[in-house]
Amino acid sequence: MHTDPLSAQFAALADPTRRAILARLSEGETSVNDLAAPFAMSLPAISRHLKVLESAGLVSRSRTAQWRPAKLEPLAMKGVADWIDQYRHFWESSFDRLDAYLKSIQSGSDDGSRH
Amino acid sequence: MHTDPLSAQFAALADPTRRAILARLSEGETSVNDLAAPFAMSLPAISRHLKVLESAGLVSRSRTAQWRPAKLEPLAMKGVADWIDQYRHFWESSFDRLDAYLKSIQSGSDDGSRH
DNA sequence: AGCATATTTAACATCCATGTTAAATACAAG
DNA sequence: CTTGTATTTAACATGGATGTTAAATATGCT
Repeated sequence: MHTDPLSAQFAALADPTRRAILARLSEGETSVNDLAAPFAMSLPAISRHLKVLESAGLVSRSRTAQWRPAKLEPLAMKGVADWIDQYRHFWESSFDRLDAYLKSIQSGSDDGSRH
Repeated sequence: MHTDPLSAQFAALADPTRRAILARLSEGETSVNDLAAPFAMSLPAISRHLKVLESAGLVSRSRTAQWRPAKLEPLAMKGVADWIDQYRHFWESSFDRLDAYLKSIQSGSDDGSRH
C-alpha cells in the first residue's frame, strides 16, 4: 500500500479522469454532480475518484447543504513539482552540459555499486 | 488500462522503489544487479520495475556483453513537469492573488479584487 | 562445447484499483 | 414527517500491479 505522500500523489495523478477533474477544479470549486457530468461514468465512480484525490491531499471538500463541493489544493501538487524539479537540470541543460554533468558525477569517487 | 503517456509516467513514478531507481540513475547508467543491491527485493522484481520505467519512457536500456544497463531519459520527466507547470501559479501566487484569480475566472470579467 | 555471470520470462499468489448497481445517508423544503 | 436532491457506502466483478521461486535466455571465457 502507498503510505508515503508522494506515492499517493503520483498514483492519484496517474488517471486521466482524475486529471480532468483537477483541470475542471482549477476553474473553481464544483459539486460532484457537476464534476461527473462530462464523464461516461457513474456518480459513485466519480465520488471514489474524488476520494482518491482527497486522500492524496490534492483536493479538499466542504459542505453547503447537501452539496459537498471539491476544491483544488495546490500545495500537494507543489510537493510533486518539487520532487520533479530535482531532475529539471537533466532536461534543461544542453546535451553537452548534461553529458559533462553526468561524467563529472560518475568519475567523482566510487564505482557506483552502492548507495 | 493506461494508454496515454502521462498516465503511464505518473503510474511509474507512484512507487518508491522506482523513484529510488531513478535517483540512482541520476548518478549515471547502472546495471540491474547494481540497481537491485540496495533493495530487499528479488532481481526479477527490479527487472520488472525497470520495464515499467522503460515503458513509460523514463528510462532506456542498452547492452554491453551480458549487461543491460539502464539510463535516465529526462525528456519523459519533462513531459510530466510540463503538465504540472499548468498548476504552478496556483501555489506560487500569494493567497490573495490566487483568490483573486479564482474569482476572476469564475465570475467571468468581474475584477474580483477585494480586501 | 561447457561453465559462469547477468538478466528476463514463466507460473503462480495476492492484493489493490476501478467500475457497476442498489441501498443508505445527509440535508432542505413543503 | 415525507419527499426530493446530492452524495456516499455496500456488495460485487474484474483486471492489473507487484512480489516470489524456478527455469530459460544471452553473452563471455577457457
